Amino acid sequence: VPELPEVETIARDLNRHARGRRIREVIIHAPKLVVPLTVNAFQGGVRGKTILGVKRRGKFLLVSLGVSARKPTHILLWHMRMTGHPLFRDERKETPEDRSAFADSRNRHIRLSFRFTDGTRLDYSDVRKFGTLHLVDPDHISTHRSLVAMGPDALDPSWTAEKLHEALRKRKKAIKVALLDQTVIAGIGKIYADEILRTARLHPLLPTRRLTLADVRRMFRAIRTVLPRAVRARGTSIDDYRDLRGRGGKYGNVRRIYQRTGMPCFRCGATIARIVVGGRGTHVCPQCQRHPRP
DNA sequence: GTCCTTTCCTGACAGC
DNA sequence: TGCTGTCAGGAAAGGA
Repeated sequence: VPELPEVETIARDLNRHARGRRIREVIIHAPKLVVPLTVNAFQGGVRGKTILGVKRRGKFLLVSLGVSARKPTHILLWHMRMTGHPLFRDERKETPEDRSAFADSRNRHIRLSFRFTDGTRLDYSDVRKFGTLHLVDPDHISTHRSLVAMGPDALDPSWTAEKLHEALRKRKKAIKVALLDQTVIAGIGKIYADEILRTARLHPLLPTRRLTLADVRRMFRAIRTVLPRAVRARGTSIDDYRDLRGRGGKYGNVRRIYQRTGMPCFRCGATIARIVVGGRGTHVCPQCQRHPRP
């Protein structure tokens, strides 16, 4: 699941490997990925364009496309949802290790492929085909439906614990549901929500309005600890996520609670439980994450 | 406006 | 063995 650390890793790697390359053609095997555009309209929009640069907002990739290096003509607004990840391939330079990584089952569901003029390509693997690729006019990108309601990025330097406290005070939802709500905070998904709440010692079912400013400050610090650490580890690959070369990130090796059901808590030794919060599987230490009192 | 439910899709897995 | 049914979930859409 590409969350902030995974999308950040992809954006950085794309700037290194794909920036400056010109798209000769895009091959689309799953037409629904580019809805509302038709396959022809999408192909016409990207054909001949050069990748000028890649940014991240929340879990979205923003790929600037243009004919000259100056002003983009289109922004490719790309969301990978559950199982999507791009793979950069240069078959002339691939080692046997590279080829074995690309042969991994997680990397073999190619739904779309950007072919560059120099013979390299960017494949997009997405088992469940939930991903979306929208072509947006650069002048309208900030008012695009997917971005206009988006809350502050979880790593936005101007965002503070006090602002988060204010946003949470008026809501009634469980804190884990709020962490996953991209209009409250952008970039967090199920893996890092569980890791953050464990680090902050908060129970996922706590209603947000019951959090004190001290609770929110602790959670804010956890966000600013866990996410950068996961960026440095190049993400988590317990599920489908792989990097541009088809390889896994290392945060799964140092995670504290996600997918550790039945195993002992690293802090208190109690058995990690799995509960359901807002319809999503959730990992919690019943002893050291404070349980909401009725 | 917030909150809740449904939809999309495939692979993994349980049960018979 | 081979079939059938269930489950997982990010975000958007539609309804309360």
